Amino acid sequence: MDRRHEILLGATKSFTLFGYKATTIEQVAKIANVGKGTIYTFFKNKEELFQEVVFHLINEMKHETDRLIDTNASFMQNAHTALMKMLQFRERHLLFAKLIEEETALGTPEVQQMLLKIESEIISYVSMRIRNGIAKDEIIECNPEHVAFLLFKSYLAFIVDWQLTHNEPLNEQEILTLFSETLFRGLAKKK
Amino acid sequence: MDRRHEILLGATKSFTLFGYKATTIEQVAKIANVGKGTIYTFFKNKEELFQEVVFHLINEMKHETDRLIDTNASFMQNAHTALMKMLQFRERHLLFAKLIEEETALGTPEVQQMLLKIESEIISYVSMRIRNGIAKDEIIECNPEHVAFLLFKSYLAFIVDWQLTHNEPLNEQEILTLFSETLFRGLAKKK
DNA sequence: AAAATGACCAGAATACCACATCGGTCATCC
DNA sequence: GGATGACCGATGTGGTATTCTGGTCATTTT
Repeated sequence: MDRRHEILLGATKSFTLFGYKATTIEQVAKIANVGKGTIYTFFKNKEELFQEVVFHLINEMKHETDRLIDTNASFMQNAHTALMKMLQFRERHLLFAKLIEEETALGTPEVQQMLLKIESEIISYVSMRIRNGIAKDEIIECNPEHVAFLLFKSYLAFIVDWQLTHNEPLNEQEILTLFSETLFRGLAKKK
Repeated sequence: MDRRHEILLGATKSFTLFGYKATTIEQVAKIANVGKGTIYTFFKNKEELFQEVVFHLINEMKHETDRLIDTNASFMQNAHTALMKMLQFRERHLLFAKLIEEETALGTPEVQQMLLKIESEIISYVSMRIRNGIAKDEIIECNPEHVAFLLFKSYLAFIVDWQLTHNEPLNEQEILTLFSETLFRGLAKKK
């Protein structure tokens, strides 16, 4: 029974359920079935534990996406597939959703910082993909960082903000169609 | 000397400078050079005064845009012009900027509600313009509300969020180029 | 001996209460 | 009769007493 792993699992569960601030180390210890002190033999402090949890999730997402990208397929197809994957894994983003909620509701500084870090991770990943697309002459010349920022914020707008003003969340197909028909379509190089 | 107008002017100034909560009725009375009680002969309460101020600004923006729209020009040209106008008038949005700041910092319920109202006003205006474009066969078939939402949120992302992660704000030309080359380009019907 | 544990501590967060401030009214004044 | 500001009740603020929580470490367990 890997104690370190148990702790990570428990921490993920607790952060997802209660957010950063409301998660106590004692809580995590209880979920992971270890003593409080044990946590500190594997992680320097609460913040480091938090970082490990988040980066684990981000890496999972990146690898998942990498696995799906088909170098032979067109940029539009790949973008479509990747976006679909992200949408299907909304559940797994529950942690991120909780963090965004905590950020807007309480403004916890550690969470704020972490969200910026997550944003920058994702944007630089997407930028890289866009730069690839440009190099392969599949998408128009553009500023990759700007476009990545636009894509990221648009995605968030539909996943997070939409619910705030509309009672029904947009379903995956609608979001996918919208992105494909406007953003991806605008980016694709006309041949 | 139009007392009602003086009050509106003073209120606009104060809300822009201090936000909703930090603006006191006495403050507004002082700026407008009237007695406190006088405000209540023209406005039912603080919230109504706030609404009048905001709707006055929204209507100004709508008329400004209407004036610029050229029914003979293409959708892309009009979108470009309208966006440029909005960008040039960032200063006038100072009130909106202040409200967004107050919303994220304090979460004042009246402000939150008002921002939702502003959002819905703008989105329904943009939706209308998009529906026009579709009817005139200038832009692709799409869900006007979804696209309007996307445009609005993207605009805000670059005006408000960009500064949070990048020290230099994006200049107008860059935003304009980005929108034209991706979103507007994607929406335009290929002929 | 090495790893795990939970009682313990200091500092941060919360709850509470006395007090000040502000939105809104209304008797008075011009 | 419209404008005014002293006044009122309710809401918000600041300062303090108390609780809670992250992190340590002497003791226990394996």
